[in-house]
Amino acid sequence: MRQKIEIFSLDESLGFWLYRSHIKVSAALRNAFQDAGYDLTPEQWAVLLRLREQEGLNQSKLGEKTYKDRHNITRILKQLDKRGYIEKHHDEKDKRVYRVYLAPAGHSILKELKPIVLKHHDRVYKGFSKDDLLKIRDYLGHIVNNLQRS
Amino acid sequence: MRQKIEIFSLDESLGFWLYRSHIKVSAALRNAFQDAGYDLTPEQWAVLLRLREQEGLNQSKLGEKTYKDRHNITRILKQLDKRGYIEKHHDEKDKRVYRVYLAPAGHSILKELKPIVLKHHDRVYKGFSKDDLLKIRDYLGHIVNNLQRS
DNA sequence: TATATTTTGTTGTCGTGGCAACATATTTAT
DNA sequence: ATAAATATGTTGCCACGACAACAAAATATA
Repeated sequence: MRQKIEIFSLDESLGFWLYRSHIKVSAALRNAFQDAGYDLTPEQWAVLLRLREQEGLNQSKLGEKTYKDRHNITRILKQLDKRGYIEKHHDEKDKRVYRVYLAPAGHSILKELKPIVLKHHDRVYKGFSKDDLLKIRDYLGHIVNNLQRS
Repeated sequence: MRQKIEIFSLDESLGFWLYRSHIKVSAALRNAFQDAGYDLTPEQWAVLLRLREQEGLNQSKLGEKTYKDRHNITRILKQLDKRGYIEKHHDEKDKRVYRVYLAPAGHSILKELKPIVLKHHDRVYKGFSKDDLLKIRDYLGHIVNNLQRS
């Protein structure tokens, strides 16, 4: 029988380590962008990456696929639109819906930032084998799964 | 020689999984507090836990130990103060400094929320052995270490 | 001792996450 | 066909992370 795990200190808490590592990684990416002269947040970057994989999504779907609620995706798209990286087109059939596409500048910045992101990954992944990375993703996926609302 | 790891998709990116899992775990704890009728954020909880370990810290130290900057710790303490969970006392010798202590209500809520937090942990840690948890913390610690500014 | 520098904490702004309310448009039910 | 329910996107508020500017107090330096 599996023993019960009882943790009640901050430094032992997994949630706190997730907080720490997320904040660190996120800040490092933001700073890498800034050092290279780009004014882009990691969240905006994530949305651009998702759009690269699949353009023409509506905002809700795009939000789902980046794990952001409708409100947040609206605001992030507003930022990306202001910077000229995306385009929003009304759906012909459903007038509620916007279809989101990468603008030319969006394609450009994806290319331009690629080496910066790869260098950032080199830094984050230092000392990890490919197998380690798979294991971590597996662990994190397990955690996410544990918290799915039934 | 270690092979180079090149990742350029969102779902393979470790940073994105850290984001997802952090958000999930954090939301689950917040909801657990709310469902139990407590209006407390995970960040406020973290500060209370830290204070339980060591009272009388000044705000800067407390910020360091919870990985929040001075501004954020000021605001979080403001919330905790408003709720009556902490007390700030001016340092006798150094009039710039506040020493932060748990108020009686702070001790109380730590006790009251303990079962809720443990239940939350049960949920998050489901399917993990103690050894798994140590490994994850080790991995996350490694990531944090990789990003220390030299 | 007088001035400059550093430290501590506050206030402000912006971007984002969580939540609620809302308008508009579509779909479903009657 | 009309009304009710649902879906999409927006605006509002609050809390928090990142960053800059600031005042007050302590420390270092001249």
